[in-house]
Amino acid sequence: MDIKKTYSISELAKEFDVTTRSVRFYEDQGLLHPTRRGQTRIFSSKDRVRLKLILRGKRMGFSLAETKELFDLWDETLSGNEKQLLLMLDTLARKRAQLEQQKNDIAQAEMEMDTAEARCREALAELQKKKRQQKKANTEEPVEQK
Amino acid sequence: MDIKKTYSISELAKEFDVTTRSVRFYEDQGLLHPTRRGQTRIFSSKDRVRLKLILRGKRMGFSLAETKELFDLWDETLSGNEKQLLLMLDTLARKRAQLEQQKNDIAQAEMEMDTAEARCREALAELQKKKRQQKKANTEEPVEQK
DNA sequence: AAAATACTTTACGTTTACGTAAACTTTATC
DNA sequence: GATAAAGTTTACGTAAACGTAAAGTATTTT
Repeated sequence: MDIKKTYSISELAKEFDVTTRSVRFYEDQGLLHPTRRGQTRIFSSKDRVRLKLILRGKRMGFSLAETKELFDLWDETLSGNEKQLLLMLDTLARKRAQLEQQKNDIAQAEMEMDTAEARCREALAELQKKKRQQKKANTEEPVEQK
Repeated sequence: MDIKKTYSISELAKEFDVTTRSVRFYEDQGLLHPTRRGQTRIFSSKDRVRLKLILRGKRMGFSLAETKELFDLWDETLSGNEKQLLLMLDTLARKRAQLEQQKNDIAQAEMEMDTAEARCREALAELQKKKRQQKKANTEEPVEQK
């Protein structure tokens, strides 16, 4: 149950912060299927959902082609023949494996960022200490003025 | 403490399942810094680690340019001036936010894959049921032979 | 009705991340 | 010492994902 039934190209572009060029490109590549009123594109809430999925896919490092494959596969799956259903299950399994890999990668990256941050903070603390010592030295033995 | 001290280009390529072309490209882009013996590249274990990081970055959707920025930043950070250290901390924070977004994306995707899989299995179960009914009908009322 | 705004198609340009081929040198093997 | 194997540079080619400009149409606002 979405708020609205149809959207213009600029509405969608604004909402998801992409250019209209991109939206048209996604249609061109067969990822979106707006209807037309005259020449003008009219996007359904299904298109809106798909755009959201496209962008999430991109953030996850999926190509448009990969995302399109999933869309097409899902559409065919809905038609309901057994072979398609099994193929879909298989694809889902492979995607899950991919996500597992990504989660591992992220976990690794986070750990390394932890140690990197720790080193930074240590180095900063060292610098601060030196600064304080410098200051102290200055007060104890004032600098000569010219 | 790595196993070996130096590596040839093909050793690295084989280990990480990339082409030598890619490795040379990464060097060209300033991501790797092998030394030379004559013309031949000699990669250190530091290069090896970096190659691993490059590839993980790719899986996580990072461009080579982004990864190079991090490498360069880290190298400068080691030199230890305060501004660099603070810049590094800032960058780390931004990367963390990025990883959070990715984790959310992955979690969402997993949920949707759960429901997609459930639907598939339901549809399959439906098909199986129909098949069984068909079979039963066949045994109760045998098919006419010509 | 004139002007501004939103939308359209067509088409060439750009960046990224390599692939691929050619022509050459160095090192290892028989 | 011939030949195969591994490495090198140079350079053109390519797919993906748009950017950008041109030139036209449709709609809305003043």
